[in-house]
Amino acid sequence: MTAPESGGIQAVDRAFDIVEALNELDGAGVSELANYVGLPKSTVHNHLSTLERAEYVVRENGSYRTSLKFLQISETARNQHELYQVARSEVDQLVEKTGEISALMTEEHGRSVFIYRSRGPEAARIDTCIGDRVPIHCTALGKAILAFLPEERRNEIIDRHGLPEVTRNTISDREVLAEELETIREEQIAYDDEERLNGLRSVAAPILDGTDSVIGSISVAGPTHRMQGERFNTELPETVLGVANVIELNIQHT
Amino acid sequence: MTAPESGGIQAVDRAFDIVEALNELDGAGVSELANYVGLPKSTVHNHLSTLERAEYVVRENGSYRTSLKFLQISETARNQHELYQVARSEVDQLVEKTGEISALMTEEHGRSVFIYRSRGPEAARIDTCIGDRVPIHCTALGKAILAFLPEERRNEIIDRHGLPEVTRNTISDREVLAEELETIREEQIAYDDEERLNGLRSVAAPILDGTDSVIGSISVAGPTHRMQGERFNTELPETVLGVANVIELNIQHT
DNA sequence: ACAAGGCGTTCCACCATACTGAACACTTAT
DNA sequence: ATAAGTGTTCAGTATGGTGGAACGCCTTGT
Repeated sequence: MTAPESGGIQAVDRAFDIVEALNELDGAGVSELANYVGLPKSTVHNHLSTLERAEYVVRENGSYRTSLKFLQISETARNQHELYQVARSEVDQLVEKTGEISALMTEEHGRSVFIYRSRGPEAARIDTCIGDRVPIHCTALGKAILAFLPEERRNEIIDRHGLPEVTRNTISDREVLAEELETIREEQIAYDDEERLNGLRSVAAPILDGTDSVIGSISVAGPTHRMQGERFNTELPETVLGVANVIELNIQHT
Repeated sequence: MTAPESGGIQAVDRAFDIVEALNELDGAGVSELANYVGLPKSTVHNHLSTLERAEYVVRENGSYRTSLKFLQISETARNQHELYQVARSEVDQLVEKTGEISALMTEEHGRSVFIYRSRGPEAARIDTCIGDRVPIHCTALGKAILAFLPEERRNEIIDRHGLPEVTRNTISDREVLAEELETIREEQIAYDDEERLNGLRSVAAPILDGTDSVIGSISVAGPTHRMQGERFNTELPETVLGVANVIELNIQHT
């Protein structure tokens, strides 16, 4: 549904629109798709044939689906992030230490992207999945990144995406956010108090590379009733910060 | 590098060629890419701009990379496979029971695709990754699938991809393969005796749906010295077969 | 059984548009 | 300073993507 924004190569834009539509519809036939993306059947058919020949799409019993070739692409794309390679096992350890959810995040095109996630058997079951893209201002992970981005880039992102109110606690005021980012820079720790999901609190720390620019962030998240007092304000922040530092060290001599 | 096969929409084929090239080069600049795919700089630039606008490509410090949007696509694509949803936890359990590597495979465009993989702390460290596509005749997982495909489709696949000799043990004779597939059908178990990787043996079972058509396979793999005698010929096959049956049952009432 | 509507597919003519090559800034190396 | 590399822009041309209509097939309803 990113249709209206044009300006590039039409055929390519349309191809990706079709891929996305296929995913949103959980697989579909030509007519259904054509109707969904608002293009003539023949055009859609032409695209599907091309995508199938290139093995990015599979047809099974009369219905088209996106293929697992995307899995291949995404795995190599993910492995190109040094952050993923280094921090993955640290996230797992964080889960063992805390029993909660831990996640790794990076920023792309002004939005937060979950690059890896792990959770203990007793941890909360939240909806977020790897690869999901969420507004950057409403998570601890996002704010940790935002705080350490160069100012111009930070403004650019906020201008482009705004500060939509996701829950009642979401910070949607620019001034308030600026202040909070200031404290995050001081403490190297960001909090999320049900700002994206009701009932979910989290603690995150930024991860900086050798040149002091943010390349991502790491967090621990859990249900509000377990995230309180000493644990929420002192213990978890210290643990997360420690792990973040370990990751930073590992990254610098690689 | 799938360039020569044409016949579809040129712009789309080229866009995906560029995406694949970006992955193979671990990120690249316009000129390097143009040279690699054999197209004029301006054309490549045009494609990259389009892909970046659509957020499938990211540029950072003068170099282009494939973005994690592919992660988003592939995650939903993978979740559309009922096999993945159901069998994932069974693979994990198989790892706990055996301490070896366990994997889940499906077939796409005549090749084997690893859909999920897990391994114990003491298990062999092999190169195969999720999303990888390998010839279908040289793994236990692939043969388990191949054996239960309709005959016409089986021939079609062999005609298209041949039977390349990957290791000294790979079955590259059509007759021999046909016989082995016959026994696989009888026993519901397939073996791989260093047919894809030297030193690696594995045992796999097909997974059939309600209508008796294969939708994938599941395996246990380990270093040859640990995969021998009773364990290799009786214990592991029984375990794998048991798990496969559990998965089949779970799939049928979903 | 036959019609009616659904589907995916094929065809072809037209004109939008993707491609190209050259010229343009710009940074980095010599 | 010069040169060689980079990414970017531009405009003309012919390529080839587009989309309407027609086709054949299978399913549905009566």
